[in-house]
Amino acid sequence: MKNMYSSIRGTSDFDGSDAFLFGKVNLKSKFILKSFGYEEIILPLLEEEGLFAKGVGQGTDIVERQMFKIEGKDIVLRPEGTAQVVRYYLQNSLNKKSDFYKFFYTGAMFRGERPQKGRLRQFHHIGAEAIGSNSFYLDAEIIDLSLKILDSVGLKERKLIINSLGCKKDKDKFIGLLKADLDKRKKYLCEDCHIRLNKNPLRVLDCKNEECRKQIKSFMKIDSYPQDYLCPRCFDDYKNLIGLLDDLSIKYILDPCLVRGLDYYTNTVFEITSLELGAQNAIGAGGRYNGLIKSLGGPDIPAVGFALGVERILLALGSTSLEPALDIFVVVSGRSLEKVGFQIVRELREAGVNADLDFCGKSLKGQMRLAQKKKASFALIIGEQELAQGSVLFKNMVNSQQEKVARSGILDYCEKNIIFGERGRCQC
RNA sequence: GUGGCUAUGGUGUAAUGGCAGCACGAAAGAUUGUGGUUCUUUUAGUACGGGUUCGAAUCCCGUUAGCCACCCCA
Repeated sequence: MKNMYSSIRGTSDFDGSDAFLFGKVNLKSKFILKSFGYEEIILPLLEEEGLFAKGVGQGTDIVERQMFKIEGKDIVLRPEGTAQVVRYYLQNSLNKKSDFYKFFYTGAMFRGERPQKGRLRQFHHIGAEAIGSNSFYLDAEIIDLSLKILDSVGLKERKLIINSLGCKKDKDKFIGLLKADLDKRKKYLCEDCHIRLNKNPLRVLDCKNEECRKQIKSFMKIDSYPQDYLCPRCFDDYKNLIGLLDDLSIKYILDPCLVRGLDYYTNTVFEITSLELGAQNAIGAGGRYNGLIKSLGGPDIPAVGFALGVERILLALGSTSLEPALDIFVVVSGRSLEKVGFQIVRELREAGVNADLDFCGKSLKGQMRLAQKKKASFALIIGEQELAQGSVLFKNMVNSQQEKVARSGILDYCEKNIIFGERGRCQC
């Protein structure tokens, strides 16, 4: 492996069934997002650095050390989509055109983390944002939507975890109480939590250290609703949302210790995890960010959204999906027939048949092997004698039956014998 | 970003510091016009750069990459 180029650390190539699955997940997601009334937007990979510093939060790891910055300019590769969508929304003064919008986006995000399974430096998000309503029905729609997408790609093994951080006031009040309380118990907390306590106190809540957990439990007092810390209105919204999820038979786990790392989250937060994934087990997450638009210089408009990690979905699914197979592999019995073979393949493709042929000058036997390897339903064999009589041979690769068909009747034969739409074609 | 583990043909794996082997895959053939089974042949490797040693896949150092945990997050 000398003098070879290799991929950049933390980036991955998708091929074979992974590439197929990657495309399938994206296509199915788009279909469902559109059916929920979300409009696709395609945004650039490059943004101003300040957008994320302001939007995601100065103290977050993402902003502090994970952004890929273009040397000498205030430009970064986007680390996440929400702040970007809000930038797009404000830049185009959409708040003046309509009071409510629903968007979705798909594409690569970049964070300079140390790679491990399920954690890449270039990874792909499927995200949705609904801007302009504080209705708990919208929270429910967002949750329902993210679960529907996972259903559609066949991901059944998952957990939905929910919490509410409350409005900005509630959140600040809660952080104040938490900080005051934990400062007193500081000596029992781990080293990391000492740092968290100053930088991002909410993070202490999801520390995995056993002693820290004990301290937090004694502070929280309650297990289900964080009612002690939410104002009546936020608590009402939270209760209503949960009631609605019950009505919709959506299963969830309430976890008062669920916090999201990005500064902009308020009120409802949720996370979808998979048991298959190890430490990086969140395949999707989201929540409300009622303060973000204002903090980015816009009016005070509420919003809610989520993002799914495509690579993590693929990991959770395993690579069991079937790749599309070929309808017909064209085989020629001699080099002199290559041109006829090439022309027939072209005719087949124009008629919508998935067809291919050998380009390496293989023997008849070699071509037949290739037909099998490509999982062709039929081999269309072009022989000297048959062609002289104006016909070709169709060999069914499953039952080995062979039929002579007139050269002019090839497309008719396909029409009768190939099951269109069953496989080999996009099912979306 | 921190700590730990790992790195042998395309893939999966062997080799007390002493000839790098096996399986699968791939290519060609056994059958002068036909795939799957079988058989034959061919194919290709010690991640990279140093060091110790008569001799290194094996020991040491560095680099790179992957994995695990932390951290963080989707």
